[in-house]
Amino acid sequence: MQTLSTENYLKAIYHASQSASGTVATTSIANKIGAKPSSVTDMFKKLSDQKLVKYEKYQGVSLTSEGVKMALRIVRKHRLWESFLVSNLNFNWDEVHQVAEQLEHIQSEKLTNELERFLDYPTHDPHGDPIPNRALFMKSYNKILLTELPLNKEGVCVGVKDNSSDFLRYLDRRQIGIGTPILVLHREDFDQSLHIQAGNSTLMITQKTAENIYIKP
Amino acid sequence: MQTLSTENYLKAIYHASQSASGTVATTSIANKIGAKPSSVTDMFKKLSDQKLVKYEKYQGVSLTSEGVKMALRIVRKHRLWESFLVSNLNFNWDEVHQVAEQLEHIQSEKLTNELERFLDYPTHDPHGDPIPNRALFMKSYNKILLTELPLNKEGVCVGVKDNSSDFLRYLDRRQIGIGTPILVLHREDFDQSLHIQAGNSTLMITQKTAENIYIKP
DNA sequence: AATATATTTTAGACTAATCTAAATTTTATA
DNA sequence: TATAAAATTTAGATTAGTCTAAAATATATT
Repeated sequence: MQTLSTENYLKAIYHASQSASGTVATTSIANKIGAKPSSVTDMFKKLSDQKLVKYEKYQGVSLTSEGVKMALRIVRKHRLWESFLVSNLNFNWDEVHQVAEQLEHIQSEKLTNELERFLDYPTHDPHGDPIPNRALFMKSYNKILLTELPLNKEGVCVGVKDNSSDFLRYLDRRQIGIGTPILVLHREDFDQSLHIQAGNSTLMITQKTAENIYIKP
Repeated sequence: MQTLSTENYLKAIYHASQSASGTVATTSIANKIGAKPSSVTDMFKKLSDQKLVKYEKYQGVSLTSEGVKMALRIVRKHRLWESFLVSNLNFNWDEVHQVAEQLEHIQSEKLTNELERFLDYPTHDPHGDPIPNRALFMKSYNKILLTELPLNKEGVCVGVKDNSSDFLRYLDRRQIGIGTPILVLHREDFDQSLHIQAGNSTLMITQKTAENIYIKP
């Protein structure tokens, strides 16, 4: 049985190893968790004792297969709860994260599995991230960043990289969301900004915005 | 902002002061919480510093009005979640308590209020206990124990005193639940056991059972 | 390659919540 | 009412998770 704190570390390590490959550095976890590097070192040792991570002094950590399982169980709950909040409790996609951070720690297999059934076995959460199924397996479509979508090739927004409230509300105002059809009309060489058609409207977005939107071509 | 532990103490004190009137004793809380009396004393001091209880050495505690509010907020969440688990997630009424004990600590007013709306503003949980509304007000019907129901007077089961899994499953097997019409056919003087009609079937129940069933006459 | 900088770890301390054992106070009983 | 028993509190220790400051190691730069 894990504590709240160890669960948060496992999840942070999992997410960190998704983006960067190889081992995960002490400081990167410290930043994610909001703790000092010395505290992180302590926790790495604890997780290592429990065989949830592979840890070598000064070399960072990587999750063992048991650690990955544990992390995926938390990710599964997090994403199921986010889906529930949006589908049934009138939450907007920018409001769910903080609450799901709490709900993901509730321990009850029956609860998780029944929630999944209640939601009719969703495969993706409100941000387009894949939801691990009961066997902890998840399938993500092959997606690209909007910056990589060729000119005049039709694509659909299937996710976002930045989950911050600011970014999500910005997309709301531009009427861009999961499922919105997107076409790149023009790419400005000067600053890499894009003229796009999103749904019915045409608009301009910066490179920074484009590299936080996932597209299925 | 309270910790998990202080929330559990507040709830325990609230429930204890419901049954017994006057102040609540250290040992009674120790038993409920599953902690040593010395730990309870420490916590009483902390809660007293926060003005959530009135505490005098060797004299037990009572909740302040702020303490009552805090306790009711937790009770509200607990009972809403129990309702959700039974109504939507296929939980039986004997399975909900343990999970609700975790869910009651989730902090999000929006979540609580939206859950209440989703459930269509339920007034009672699956065990017949009243659910405080958003203003923390709850109305319980005037109910009596089954032991007090006069012979041949029609009543309805509206709640249970003992919430243990064992008792609830026993009632399931006897097909007694919230809403079941009950009639006392005979009261045995020897051991106070009752012959009752519950729904369509007649059956015998012990005094101990009868004094854990609430009836609206 | 030597040195400076950044990262990571160690050592020792702190807080919240708990415990045990001993001391104190209250309550019950003879 | 004096004494025994029960309840409660105090004192001091423990554990998990955190911190700061100093030491050790790795990485980058000249």
